[in-house]
Amino acid sequence: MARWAPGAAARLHEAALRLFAERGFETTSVADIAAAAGVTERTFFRHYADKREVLFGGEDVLLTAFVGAVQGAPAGASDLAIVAHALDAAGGELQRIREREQARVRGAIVAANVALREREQLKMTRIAAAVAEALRARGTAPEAADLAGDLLVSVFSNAFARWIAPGETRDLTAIQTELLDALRALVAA
Amino acid sequence: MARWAPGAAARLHEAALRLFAERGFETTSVADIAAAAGVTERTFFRHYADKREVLFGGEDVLLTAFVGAVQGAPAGASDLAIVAHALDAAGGELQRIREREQARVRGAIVAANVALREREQLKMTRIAAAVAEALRARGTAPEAADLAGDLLVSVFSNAFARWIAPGETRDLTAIQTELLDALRALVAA
DNA sequence: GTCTATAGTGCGATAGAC
DNA sequence: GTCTATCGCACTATAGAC
Repeated sequence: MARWAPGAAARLHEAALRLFAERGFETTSVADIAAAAGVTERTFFRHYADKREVLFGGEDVLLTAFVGAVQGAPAGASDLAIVAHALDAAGGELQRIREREQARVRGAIVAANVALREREQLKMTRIAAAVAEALRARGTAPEAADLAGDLLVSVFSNAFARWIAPGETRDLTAIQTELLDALRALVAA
Repeated sequence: MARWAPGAAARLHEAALRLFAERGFETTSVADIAAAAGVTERTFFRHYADKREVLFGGEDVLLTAFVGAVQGAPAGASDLAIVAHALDAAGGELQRIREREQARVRGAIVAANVALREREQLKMTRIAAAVAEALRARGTAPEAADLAGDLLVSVFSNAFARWIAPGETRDLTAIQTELLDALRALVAA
C-alpha cells in the first residue's frame, strides 16, 4: 500500500477541469483543487508552476508536431506549401489525441477567463516563433519566416475555434484547408 | 492649496517606467511605485486595474486608429487594400504620438517579462478582433475578416519589432509596406 | 511542510472642490 | 449639501523562499 495514491498530477488536472467548469476559474482556489485531489496546496505547485498551467499541460505536443512537420516537409517546397503540410500533419495528430467534446469543455473554460486567454495566446505565439525558426533553418528569409509562422498560427487558431464551435461536425484539417484557401484568395485579390 | 498633488496617474506611470527600467518588473513592487509617486498602494489600484496596466494606458489609441482607418477606407477596396490602408494610417499616427526611443525603453521592459508579453499579445488580439469586426461591418465574409485581422496584426507587430530594433532608422510605415510585400510573395508562391 | 512577500479587493472615513 | 479622490485598514489568494 503506497503512502499516497499515485497520479497526483492527473488527479489535480481532472479536479481542476471539473471545478473550473462548475464554478469558474477565478472562483476556484488552488486550495479547492488540491482538496478535491486529496493533496496539499504545496503539492499542486510542485506539479504546476501556476494555477493556469493545470490547463496547459501537454502544450508542447502541438508545438513539436508543427515543428516536426516543417522539418519533414519535402525539400524544395514553397513556404506556403510547408505551412499547409504542417497544418495537415499537426491537425491530424491533434484530432487523434484530443476528443472534440473534451476540447469544447476546455475551450469554454479558457474563453470565459482573460488570464487563460492570455496564456493560450502565449502558447500560440511560441508555436509561431518555433515554426519561424524551423523555416529559417530550412533557408527561408527571416522576415518571410516570421510572417509564415504567424500565418500558420492564424489559420490553425481560427480553424480550431470553428472545430469546437457548437454544431460543427467537419474535420479539423478540412476546416484548415478551407481557411488556407480563403487566405490565398484574400491576398491574391 | 489642494490636499494632494494632481496627476497621480501620470506620476504613477512615470515612476513605474523608471523603476521597471532600473530594477525590472517583477522586482519592483506596487508599494515601491506608489511610494515613488507619493501616493498609497490603494491609489495605484484605483488608477490601474493591475500592475501591468500601468504600461498599457493609452492602448486603445492604436485600436481606434486601426478601426477608424478600416471604416474610412475607399468603398470597393479589396480587403487586402483596406489592410494596407489601415497599416499606413495607424502606423503614421503611432509615429506622430510615440517617440522611437521611448518605444524602445518600453519595448525592452515588456520583452524582459512573460506576463507583460502576454498582456501585449492580448492587446494585439483585441485589435485583430476589432479590425475583423469592422471588416465584417463593411460586408467582408466572416472567415476572411478574421484572417485579415490577424494578418494586419502580424504585419504590424513584426514591423513594430523591427522599428524599435537597435540601429533601425527606417520609417515604421516603410517597414510595414516591405513586410506586406513579403507576405504577398509568400502567399503567391 | 511552514512561513512570508506581494497582488489585488472591499469598505468606511476624510478632506477638499463644486 | 453632493461629488470625487485619497487614505487606511482588514482580508484573501497566489506563489516563492526557507
